[in-house]
Amino acid sequence: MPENKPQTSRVLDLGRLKTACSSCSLRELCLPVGLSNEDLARIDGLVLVRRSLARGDHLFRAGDSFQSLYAVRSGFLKTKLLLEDGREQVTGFQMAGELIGLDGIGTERHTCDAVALEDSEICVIPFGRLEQLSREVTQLQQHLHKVMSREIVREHGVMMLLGSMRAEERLAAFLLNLAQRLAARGYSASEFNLRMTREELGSYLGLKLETVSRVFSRFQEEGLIAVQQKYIQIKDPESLRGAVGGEAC
Amino acid sequence: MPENKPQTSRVLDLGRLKTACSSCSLRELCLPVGLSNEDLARIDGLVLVRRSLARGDHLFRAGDSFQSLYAVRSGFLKTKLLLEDGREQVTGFQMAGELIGLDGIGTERHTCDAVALEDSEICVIPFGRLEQLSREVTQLQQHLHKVMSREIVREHGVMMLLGSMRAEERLAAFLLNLAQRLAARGYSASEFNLRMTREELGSYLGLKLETVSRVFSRFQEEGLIAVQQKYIQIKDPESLRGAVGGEAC
DNA sequence: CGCCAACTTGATGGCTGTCAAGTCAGGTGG
DNA sequence: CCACCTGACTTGACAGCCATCAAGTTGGCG
Repeated sequence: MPENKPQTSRVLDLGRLKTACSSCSLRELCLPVGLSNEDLARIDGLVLVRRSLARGDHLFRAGDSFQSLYAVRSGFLKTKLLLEDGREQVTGFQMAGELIGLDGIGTERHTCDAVALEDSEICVIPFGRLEQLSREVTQLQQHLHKVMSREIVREHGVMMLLGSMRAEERLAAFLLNLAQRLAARGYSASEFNLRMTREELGSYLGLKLETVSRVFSRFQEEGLIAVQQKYIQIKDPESLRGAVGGEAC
Repeated sequence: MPENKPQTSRVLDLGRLKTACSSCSLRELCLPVGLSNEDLARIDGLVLVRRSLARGDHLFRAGDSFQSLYAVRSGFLKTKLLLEDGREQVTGFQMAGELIGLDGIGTERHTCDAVALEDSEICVIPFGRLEQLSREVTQLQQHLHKVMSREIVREHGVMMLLGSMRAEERLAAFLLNLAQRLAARGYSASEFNLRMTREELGSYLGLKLETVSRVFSRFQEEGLIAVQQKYIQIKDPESLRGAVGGEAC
C-alpha cells in the first residue's frame, strides 16, 4: 500500500486550464466571496499551481515548512494530529471551496497532516502573495479574516461536541452539519456517501469505530436515517435535530 | 448576585494613563510582538479605550455585535459556549497579553461569552482600525495572522485532548500548559493559584468537577503535585509530562 | 473466486458520571 | 471576635455509557 508516495502529484499549469478564480465555479464558496469583478480580476494571478492528489496522498505533513494555503477545488480531505504513541485525532474534514493549512501560519510549519480521502484537486495559494494582495484589496483582507475566524468558531463547536455531548448527539450534529455543507454545494442534503471510514469519523467525534457503528444502527432502527455502509439517507431530519441535545443560544 | 451588571465597567481615557502599546510591559506578548520602533509608534493610536471588569463581569456575550478585539492587560478570563438546555462548554482561559474576540470576526457577532474570573483590565482594539493599520504595517498584518493561526492550533490541541485523552492526561496537559504560560509572563511555573473553579476547569477539559477533584487527589498521592484548594504546586514536572500519554509528533 | 479492509454485532469491563454526604475556607453579621 | 452561612471542594458508593475484545458479515478489488 503506497501510503506515502513521494510527491508525484502532478503540478498543473493553470494558464492552460483556464481556472482563474474569476471563472471558478466555487468562487461563491471560496476565498473570492464578496469580491467585486474588479477586485476579482486582481486576485486572478493568485493561484498559479494546482495539485492533484490521489486517495491516500498527503497534501502536507506536520513539520513541513509552511508556504501556502490550499483550497479544495474538488474531492475530500481530512486533517489529523498524531501523538508519539500512535493515537490519532482527526481535526476536520474539508470539501470543495474550503481552505486547508491555516494551522501553519503561526509557526511557519504545518502542525497537522492533510490527507486526501478521495482523489482531489487542490488550488495552491502562496501565502506571501495572499498577504500582499490582502494589503491592497480590502475585501480580500476582510474575507481572509472571516475565514480564519469561522475556523475558530467551527472548532469551538467541536469542543462543545467533544466536551459536552453524548455519542448520539455528536453523530447527529455531524450528520446535520455535513448535510448542510453538501446542500450549500448543490448536492442533496438528504442522501450522500460518506468519504471517511467509521474509524476516521469516530476519531473526529471522540468515539471508537464500534460506537459509531452502533449509533448508526440505533438511528436506523429509530427511522431517523438509513445506512448502507457509506451510503446514508436522512429520513427524519427533524428528529435528528431533536437528537442533538440543544442548539447554541 | 449581580450576574449581569449593565455596562458599568469604567471606560478609561488612555491619554491620561500613558498606556500606549509602545510603553506597555506586555508588548512582547501581545499584538505588537516583533514590530520595529517605527511601526510601534504607528499603532500607538490603536487602543483608545480600556475597560475594567470586576470578577464575574461579562466582556461580551454571544450575539453581541462585534466591533473590537480585546487584549487582556491584567486579570484572567474565560470564554464559554452555552447550549439551550443549559449545558456549558468553556472554550478557553485567557491571561495577560492574550487576545479575546476572534470568534466574532466571521459573522460580525460574538459567538461565545467572555467572563472575567478575577478583576481584569482590558485593552479595546477596534477591529476596523486594526484591519486598516495592518494593511499599512506589514509586520502587524503578519502578526495578526499568526495570532489567529495559533488560536486554531491551540484548539486543535484541545480537540486532541477531548477526543483522545483520558482524564489524567487531560489534567496533566492542562497544568503543564498553564505553567508554561505563567512562566512566559515571569511568574513561577511550579506554584500558582488557579483562577477557575473545578467546575470551569472540568468544563474546559470535558470532565465533571468531581472527576477533576479526584484526579487532583490522585496526582497528589503520587507526589506529582500538591493541592490546597486553588493553590497548586508542581512537585514533579517530569512525571507530570510522563502522565500525558504522548507528545505531538 | 478469494482475499482483505471495512463494517456490524455481541459480551464484558472500566472509566467517568451521578448522587449523596461531609469538609473546608472565606465572608458577613451579630 | 466569633458564629454562622454559603460556595467550593473532597470523598464514597453506585451506575451507565462507551471502550475493549471477539466473532462474524459485507463488499470491493485483484
